[in-house]
Amino acid sequence: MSKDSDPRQQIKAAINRLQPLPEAEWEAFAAQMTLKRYPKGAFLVKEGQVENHIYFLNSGATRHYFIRDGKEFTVDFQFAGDFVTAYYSLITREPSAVYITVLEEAEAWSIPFSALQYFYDRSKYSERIGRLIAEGEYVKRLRKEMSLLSLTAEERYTALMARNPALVARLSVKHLSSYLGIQPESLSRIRRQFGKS
Amino acid sequence: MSKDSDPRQQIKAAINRLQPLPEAEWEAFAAQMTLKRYPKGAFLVKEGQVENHIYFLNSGATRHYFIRDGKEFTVDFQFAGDFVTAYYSLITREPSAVYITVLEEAEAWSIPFSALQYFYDRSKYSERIGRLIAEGEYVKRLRKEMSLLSLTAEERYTALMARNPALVARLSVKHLSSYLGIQPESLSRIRRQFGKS
DNA sequence: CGCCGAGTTGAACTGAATCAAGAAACGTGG
DNA sequence: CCACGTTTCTTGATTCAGTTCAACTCGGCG
Repeated sequence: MSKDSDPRQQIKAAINRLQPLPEAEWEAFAAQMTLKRYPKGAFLVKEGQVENHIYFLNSGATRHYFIRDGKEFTVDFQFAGDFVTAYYSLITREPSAVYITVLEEAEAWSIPFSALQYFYDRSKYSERIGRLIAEGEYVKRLRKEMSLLSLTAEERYTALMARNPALVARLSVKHLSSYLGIQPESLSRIRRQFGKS
Repeated sequence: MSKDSDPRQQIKAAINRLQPLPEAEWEAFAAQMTLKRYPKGAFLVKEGQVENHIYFLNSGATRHYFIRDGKEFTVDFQFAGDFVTAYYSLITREPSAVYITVLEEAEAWSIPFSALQYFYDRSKYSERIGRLIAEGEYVKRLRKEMSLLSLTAEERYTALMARNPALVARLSVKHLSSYLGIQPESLSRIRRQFGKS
């Protein structure tokens, strides 16, 4: 197997970007990972389950959402190179309020929570990686909160377009609108104004 | 000085609740803290500044807010026993988008970012404390995001009343409404319905 | 006292939701 | 590979939650 096609290469690079790991530690960690395939429509977590894994996406896409009064609200999307987990549940050990579902067939490393705890307890580097991931997640949530607090529907859409046009291009109106806190009809109207780019 | 009136007691307890520190490490950390007083109306950070401190409130209250189009939007409030910092700026080292202002005269420990880095690099325990704080901040942001995404103004108010009535009682209509993403007039009307409790 | 910011109330307005219906895209099985 | 059913997207008409604008009250503080 050539080095380039090693499926571990991608997650190793992602981790080293946060905090380089000594080779032995990386190997010990890698031994705990399992490579899995999830078809479109599969669930990584469902509401009510306690999250016991963290995933790393080699390919594909996933969506975090929750249901209130029968309606879906999307929290976030993940793509190749992202870590994926019902973070709230993983941290608090409470049942998850969110579903994680596969939007595009995904290849992902699955790492059990118990392995995470094991490395947190033994490795300063792991602890730092955990901190950096948590900080990154915080930043994403704060950005979105500020957007929801202070912007109109149209402004939220145009801000997302400016920040991440690839995201907008890749997702359906339905999913995008539920992420922005807008009804699909309204998003459709907003897009019309801009020559739907 | 009796043990109870030692102003370090409160922050020590808060830290030990997250992760007990060996005594020597605690003392080294405590040596980096400075006790300060901030009058009502003072700013801990202003928009545009890079955050270089983390604070711990012994008493008083602070408010995080940002300004968009001349209007204030409140992100969160902190009270005695809370850590306070422009976390986004502290993490990213970018200029802060938020102001932190003192709502009620505050006594706070001020800890420089450089000390934080120093301990992060040397102590596994510090790294864990940092992780746990980041995780806690994430949880708060996610909760608020979900509330803004899926609830009406009235529902957001009643949910906050249910979760944290003390908060609602302590704050002005003006600040509370800017936290909930509602105009003060609308919050006033909402409260009237419930016999303003 | 008298001002001034905060809170309340009313009336009119509006951004976005809802309801409804048709068009386009999708995927599944024959 | 096409036909059919299902879901998604768009568009229009209507409604409504919440904003905006404006006036008045209240309580604290100089």
